[in-house]
Amino acid sequence: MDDIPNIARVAALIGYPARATMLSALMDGRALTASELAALAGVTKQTASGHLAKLEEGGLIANVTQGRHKYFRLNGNDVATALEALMGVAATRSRTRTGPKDQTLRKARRCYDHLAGELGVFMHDRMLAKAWLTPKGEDIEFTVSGKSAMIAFGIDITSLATRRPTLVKPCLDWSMRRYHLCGSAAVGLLEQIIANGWASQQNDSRAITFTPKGEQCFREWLG
Amino acid sequence: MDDIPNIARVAALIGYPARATMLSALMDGRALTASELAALAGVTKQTASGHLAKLEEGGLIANVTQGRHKYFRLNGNDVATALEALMGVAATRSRTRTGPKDQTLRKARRCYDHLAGELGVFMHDRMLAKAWLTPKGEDIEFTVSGKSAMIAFGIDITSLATRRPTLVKPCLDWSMRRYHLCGSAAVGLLEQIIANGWASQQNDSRAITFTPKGEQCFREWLG
DNA sequence: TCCATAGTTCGGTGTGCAGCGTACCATTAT
DNA sequence: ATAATGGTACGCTGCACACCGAACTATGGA
Repeated sequence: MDDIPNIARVAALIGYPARATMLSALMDGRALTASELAALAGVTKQTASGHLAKLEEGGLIANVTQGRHKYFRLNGNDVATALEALMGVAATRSRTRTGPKDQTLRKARRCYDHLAGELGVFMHDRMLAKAWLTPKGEDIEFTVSGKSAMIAFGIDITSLATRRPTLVKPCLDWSMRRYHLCGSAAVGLLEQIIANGWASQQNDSRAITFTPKGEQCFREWLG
Repeated sequence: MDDIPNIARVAALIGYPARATMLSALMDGRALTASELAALAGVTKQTASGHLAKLEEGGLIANVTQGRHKYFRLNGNDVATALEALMGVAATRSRTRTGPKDQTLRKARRCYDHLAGELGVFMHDRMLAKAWLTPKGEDIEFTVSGKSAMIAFGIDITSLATRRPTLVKPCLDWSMRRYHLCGSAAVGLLEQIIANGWASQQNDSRAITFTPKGEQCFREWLG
């Protein structure tokens, strides 16, 4: 039963408004500085410093020090997955109706480093339907035509494959209850979507906002 | 940003040893009484009563009152999913090496109400390989031969389909990092496995222990 | 009817910990 | 040099809440 205290420890780290806010902010995949996180969470720098130290000791976040700045990021996709799972539970349990802000998050958002939400699920489904991806056991993998499509889209899939363990993998979406894509190729896809000017990300949110024209291009590309 | 307090609230409910122990105990899918949960968590009945009321108010558990007994169960598969995700994070972050108890859990255990662990993943993979299941978009579904196999195995798949929303669905396994099966058919499968005498469940653990012969039959059935 | 058991309510105690003020180091700018 | 900014260490205060003891209600059995 030694695993019980561990899960309690992890949950307790998340189970506090200030820390939960920080972690949620980091869900957008960017690395933020201690001061930024402090401002977001609405606490002083000292308090934030303490929280961040605890989160890091617990292995939930990691930091990169650059000069006098200390950038924090989520420590692994499994942390993001756990946070999304908790969001799913919280969302269905809360009586607060979905606001407008919630709507944009449902449509498209970052899940750590890849695209999630309605459009993320859409991309997943279409890439399977177009036979760019094919199921392989419990995972998925690129087909030959899928690899060509990635390269045509500007994603150097061969070099990506060597950099990170998983190229592409399904990831459960809390708002849709269906799968979207994660993995290094999914990271590249989101980067390219933004590079194309199809979408952009606000500074203070995980929401990915597609321009009308951008969404049209996106859907046509997958059409 | 109204979703932040919610996730913190849910996590805080889990983030306490007594409550985490109770929730973990309920992961085996059985409904337990307040006194049993109190004993498992190592607190008095009064304390447990308070915890259980909080968990219920938070929507994580639900109860069925039968006479003077009050049986508690997890309130939905998404709660189990979130708990598993937290276990995954906790497991990889903790320095404690996998003990013998851990080994049996890795081999086979209940995840809420269905089979998880090595053998659960094995069943998922084999049923796909045998073409009893086939991927359907992001989900999976039974093939004709799969349905026959289920009926032959003693699972009334047609009546199950009407009782619960999802018949069969992939569910991520924290120890294996791969998918096993959940859904009403998966519940039936585990029940039948136990009814066949292939495996049994200890009273105080989520572990499912297969008899040597039972495991052999299980593997042959899927062979 | 009386007793045993399951569970809850209430009041009180203790403690863990978030949050801040102050003071302090480290890095960059002037 | 001095100043400005990012981040940390320490001590303190206050509050939330876990936990228990005792008393209470409700169900079931003898």
